[in-house]
Amino acid sequence: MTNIRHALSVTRDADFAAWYQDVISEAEMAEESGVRGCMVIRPWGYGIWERIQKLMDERIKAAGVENCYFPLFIPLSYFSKEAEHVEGFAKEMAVVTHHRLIADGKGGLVPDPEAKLEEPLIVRPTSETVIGAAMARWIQSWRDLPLLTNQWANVVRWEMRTRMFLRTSEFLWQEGHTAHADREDAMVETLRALEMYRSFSEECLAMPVMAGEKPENERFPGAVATYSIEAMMQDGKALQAGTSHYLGTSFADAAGIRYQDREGQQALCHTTSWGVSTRMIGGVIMVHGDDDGLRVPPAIAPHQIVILPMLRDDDGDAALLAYCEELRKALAAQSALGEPLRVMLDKRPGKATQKRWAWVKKGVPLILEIGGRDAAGEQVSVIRRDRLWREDGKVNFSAEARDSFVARAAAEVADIQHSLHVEATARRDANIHRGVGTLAELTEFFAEEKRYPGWVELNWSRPTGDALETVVQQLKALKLTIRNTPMDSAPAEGNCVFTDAPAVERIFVARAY
RNA sequence: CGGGGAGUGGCGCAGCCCGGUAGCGCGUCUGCUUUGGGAGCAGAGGGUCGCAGGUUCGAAUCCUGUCUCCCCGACCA
Repeated sequence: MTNIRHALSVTRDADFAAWYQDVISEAEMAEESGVRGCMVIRPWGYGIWERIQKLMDERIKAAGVENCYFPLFIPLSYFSKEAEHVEGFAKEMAVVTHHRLIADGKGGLVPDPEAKLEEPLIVRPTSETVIGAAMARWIQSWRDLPLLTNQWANVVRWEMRTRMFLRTSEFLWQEGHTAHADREDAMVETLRALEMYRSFSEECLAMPVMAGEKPENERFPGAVATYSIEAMMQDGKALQAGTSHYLGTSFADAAGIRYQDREGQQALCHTTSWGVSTRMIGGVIMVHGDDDGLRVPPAIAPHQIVILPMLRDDDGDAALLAYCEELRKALAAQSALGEPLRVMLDKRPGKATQKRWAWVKKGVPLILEIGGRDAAGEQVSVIRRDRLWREDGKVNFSAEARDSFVARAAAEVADIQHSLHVEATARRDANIHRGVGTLAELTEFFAEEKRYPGWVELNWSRPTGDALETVVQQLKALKLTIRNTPMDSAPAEGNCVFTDAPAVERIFVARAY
């Protein structure tokens, strides 16, 4: 439709990176803070995060995991106990070295040299070490296991290049940390968390993902095995949207997490950790957003329905508002997706048309514009965000009897959730390519610049060590990374694309955020 | 952290090369008209030009430093 006047000034097709930032800005989700790599999360963005928190927290608790809170600061000595862990994080750490400021004599303030800390504190980039120290105190006996904890927190990683929601210096997340008697029990928990993330992503975010194991070179520092869920963005790139790690006994060894088993012997615990972050919001934007802004899946929408009275600043307004308030109550009494409908009556002064475009950009699933004629005729005018435009390029209003709409509103909301998932899944599946058998074919496939053709699923022999490093470098030359080996990876037929040895499994290869 | 670009009313930009009263569009406010689908006309308000030094009679403009953002790279649970 060439005659559509979209709500955003940049289209996905013209400049995906600029479009992404425009959505965040125009939907008033977040903005710059003036602090390098850190963002201010505005009410609409934070409201979406609160929905994610609520739904994820229910699932975490349902698995018997209890919430705790651990300190923001971690003594450097805690952190240095696990060598690989240090290696992986040392380069991106914020460090606290002083506890007082003094005047510098030029009107400014500097750290007081007299107030230098005996031992520097790091601002947590993740909490394995400090939680491990607590676990060592809490666990004495096999009766104390498994120990299942989680915390909702902020963490800091001093990333070189940041992008709102996708990679910020400070971000919000949950981190689950568990300790188990043996490998088997820890692996069950690792995979339970992975499945929790997979189903959450599909059901709540309407975001299809591939759950699988990361290759050796992409493992969390110190982990024995790392699993991820990977989502495909509309530009064909992959986004790691959640991870779950089996940590073996190395963190337990470093922190002294031991228990006395049934035979009276001391044994090391097997630990896990798993997390999802505000990065998920970036994924939602790039999976569901369109040229008119965000489209929020109803399950995580702060408001699922917004009612916009067409106020005219005259005597008729009171009656119109009364009609809208009655409508709001009737809708809020319904339930969709297992919860009461979240309905907002936008009474702010201003033209309904202007407010409409603001809500379109925020991606509210259903917008009801109610004028005097609707009120008089017991009608509603409905805009469904995921079907915004008509064939003729006009906004797709549909008028309907009030009672009829109220009766089916919950089903409509659920249908939007379903529709977004179907649309995203179809796009993802259409952009996963199979049948690439050689490195030359892979090179050819990704030859085009800027917009990416999606992911390639290919056979490989699961090389390790130097052989894996060679593969990683070959892929790097094509700006590609191995995303994961899908959980349902059937034994692959044929040979490895890289080593020509017999293939043992399949992997996804893609450009990634 | 390397290369490139940028920071000027709420937002988007021009002005800078070649120093001399800080401008435009959108939005905001007021009034009138209009208004069932992103209104029109008229008027008004709003800016220590990212920050700190320097050069100069005079700096948005020239010089130095610094902070922040964007793009490419390196890095990246």
